[in-house]
Amino acid sequence: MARKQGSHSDITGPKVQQTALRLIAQHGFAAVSMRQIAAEVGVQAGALYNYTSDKQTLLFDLMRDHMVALLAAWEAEAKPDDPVARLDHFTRFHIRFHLPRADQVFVAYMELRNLTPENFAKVEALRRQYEDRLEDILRDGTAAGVFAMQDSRVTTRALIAMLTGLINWYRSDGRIETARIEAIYGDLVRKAVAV
Amino acid sequence: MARKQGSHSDITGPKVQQTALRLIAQHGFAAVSMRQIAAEVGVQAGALYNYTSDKQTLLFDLMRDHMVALLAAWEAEAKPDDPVARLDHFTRFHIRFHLPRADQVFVAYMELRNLTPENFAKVEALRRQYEDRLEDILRDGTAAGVFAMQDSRVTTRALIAMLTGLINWYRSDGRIETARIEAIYGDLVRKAVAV
DNA sequence: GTCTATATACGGATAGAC
DNA sequence: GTCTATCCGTATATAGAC
Repeated sequence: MARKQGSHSDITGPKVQQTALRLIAQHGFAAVSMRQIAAEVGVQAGALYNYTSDKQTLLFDLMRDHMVALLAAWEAEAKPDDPVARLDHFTRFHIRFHLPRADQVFVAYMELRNLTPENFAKVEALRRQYEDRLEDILRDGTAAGVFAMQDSRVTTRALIAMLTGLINWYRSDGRIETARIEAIYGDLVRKAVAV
Repeated sequence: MARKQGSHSDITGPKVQQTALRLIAQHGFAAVSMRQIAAEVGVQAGALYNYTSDKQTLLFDLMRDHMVALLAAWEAEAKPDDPVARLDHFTRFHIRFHLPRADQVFVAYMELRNLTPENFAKVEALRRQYEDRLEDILRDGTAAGVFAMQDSRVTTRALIAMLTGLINWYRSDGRIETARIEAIYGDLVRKAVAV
């Protein structure tokens, strides 16, 4: 690709996404202006519209990209055969993926209200796909007689809420190491659905 | 109190709170304008300032009132002596209090970013007080040898996140009754910290 | 691709009449 | 206590020059 004078699309593009993500996570979608994003990127507000058709699309792209990356990362994992080992693997994968991405998770959960109905449906479908991965594990383990629970769907949502809640308080500079967090939550999850 | 002409403070006051709560839960604090609140209350925007000094205070009052009501409701509960029974009682109380107050919970969790640092600290202190109620139960049960967990603080936050996550998906017109939800979550919590 | 300038609308908050 | 009117600032998005 030939480059035009003053062109920085390969730098500015990702920078717009990163900056928007950080600011929206910090202040909320409605509270962040395109001018504010542009200022932190280092361009004028009008220039942002070379990278997104409007503010709504910018938000949607952030949320969809996060969910797609999550699903892709899960697909790439090598999964154990044993249901108990698979559940522990899911727990640790979930924590390992989400903890370093607090901003993405924050936005993906908190800004659902600010999506158009069409965009909301798309993000929800992706989230549902991810939930199904855990529910499959729970159902397989129940069928195998190593898990016991009253309702696999409700349990799935309960466990994911517990795991994802981590990003609301965990700070990597805190008193607890990631490995210890994985162990604690691994225990809670395993015991909660044990026979 | 004598009433002035055109005075409706005893009606308008609560209505402002209710309307603001609903709109903020639905669209987010920054996305809701004082004009919009006023329109749904049925007054002009200027009249709102008879009930709140500014928009920030309106938000803070909603969040503080919710947390104070939660703590007061918990204090008023009759608590069992046995740690296992106390934990189950806490689980059911938490669900019973939070489920009918989805808007309050939503706002109290999602709009922390939009509080001034001073107001944030006050709300966080109240939340911490509530968490301590559960942690006390967990520690007592551990001391009594009926619970086992790696870290009572982390476990407290994990369990509260799991329980509160309910309001993100539970709809009272759905397929599951509240009593059943209480039973499902009661099982998960009890087993998660069992010896 | 980025800039400046602008169209058009809406924001929080206040003043003063009733 | 509520209204009308307004101050003053900022919002998204676009047009056209470079």
